[in-house]
Amino acid sequence: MPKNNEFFDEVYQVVRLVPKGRVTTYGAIGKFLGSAKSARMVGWAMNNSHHQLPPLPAHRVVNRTGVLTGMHHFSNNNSMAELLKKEGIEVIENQIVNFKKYFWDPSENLGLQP
DNA sequence: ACCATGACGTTTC
DNA sequence: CGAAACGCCATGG
Repeated sequence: MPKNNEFFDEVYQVVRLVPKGRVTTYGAIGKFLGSAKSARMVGWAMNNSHHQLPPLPAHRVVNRTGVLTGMHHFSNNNSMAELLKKEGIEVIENQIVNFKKYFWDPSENLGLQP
């Protein structure tokens, strides 16, 4: 059983703060938490996110290339891409189009929030 | 205690 | 420019 460190909670918080129609990356979250080198831990935390209530919008979290690498961890593989499309994000073959445009950086938004 | 794996990212060849 | 290797940290066998 994984330890419930605040690291996990922070990850979940950031993911929940991602606005609709936006996406963030594991690296960005890790960097925001101060563990930029440990992007893997963010992904690992997300794997544990299945325990969290309510279910996290994990479909808004992708890798730095904008590929829906985590879709295999969803109940239904299509749900992740479908949810993103539903929010106005164009997704083709698990690849977000104009990913940079939809990218939402917590450090820029939470840190410089007016 | 060691090796292998992972929803990643950066650097090197 | 594309592929491979390395680094990071934690978990499981």
